[in-house]
Amino acid sequence: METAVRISHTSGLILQTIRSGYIYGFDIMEVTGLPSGTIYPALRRLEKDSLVRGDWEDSKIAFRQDRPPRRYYKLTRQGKDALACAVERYPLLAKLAPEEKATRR
Amino acid sequence: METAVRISHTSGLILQTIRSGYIYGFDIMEVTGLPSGTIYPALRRLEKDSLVRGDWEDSKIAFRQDRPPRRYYKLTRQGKDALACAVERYPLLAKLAPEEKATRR
DNA sequence: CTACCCTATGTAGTATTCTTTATATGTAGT
DNA sequence: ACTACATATAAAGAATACTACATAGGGTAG
Repeated sequence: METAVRISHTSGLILQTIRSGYIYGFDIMEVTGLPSGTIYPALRRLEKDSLVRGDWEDSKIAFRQDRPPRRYYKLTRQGKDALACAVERYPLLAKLAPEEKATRR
Repeated sequence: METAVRISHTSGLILQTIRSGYIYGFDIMEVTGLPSGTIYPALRRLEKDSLVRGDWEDSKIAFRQDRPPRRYYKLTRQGKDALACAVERYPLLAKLAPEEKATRR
């Protein structure tokens, strides 16, 4: 190891949450309790730094379910490295290896 | 319940760490992985807001153990209320609590 | 049809947190 | 003597997080 990007405790928490299957902003907000003013700017920074990749869902799917379209995120290779690094750095983050969200597929 | 003070996720983490028995700055740094530039200003704010109370240890004790004196913190009543409130607000916080530190007594 | 709630994302401005550096004191190595 | 490590705390400036508010479509209550 490792010259992976250094990230904050909160960013580590968000990456962990995404890895656990909570893959869009609103869902991450609910599961972490962090406010939208934390989550959305953080997601944009993570995407800018290539730690996550975001894609808009097909608006037709959202429309059929009577809700706004979501932006779905996934960890990149660099994101996984940065998370591994964060778990080493912040000992308490390891306790969150959670409760995978049931994937409906 | 209760109009306890609203605190940030990180402050909640620090309060929880103190409650678990890690009661001075350096110890909190080690168990959380958070840097000194986070911990010490946060402790001062928490003390200013009466969520924790800090007391310098007797410098003779520190001298005998060949180290600088520590400032020991404990939660106040308001601090306990604020923490209870934070645990409700941030669902993941409870999982981030460190193991209780063994008290040597 | 007006008001309000729910999902979902986003922004402005302020408060907090992070990086880096510094202080003081002691121990150990070269 | 100089360098490095370890325990503790702290400050300054840059980066990040939080509060409060905004936007927008759809549903529901009156």
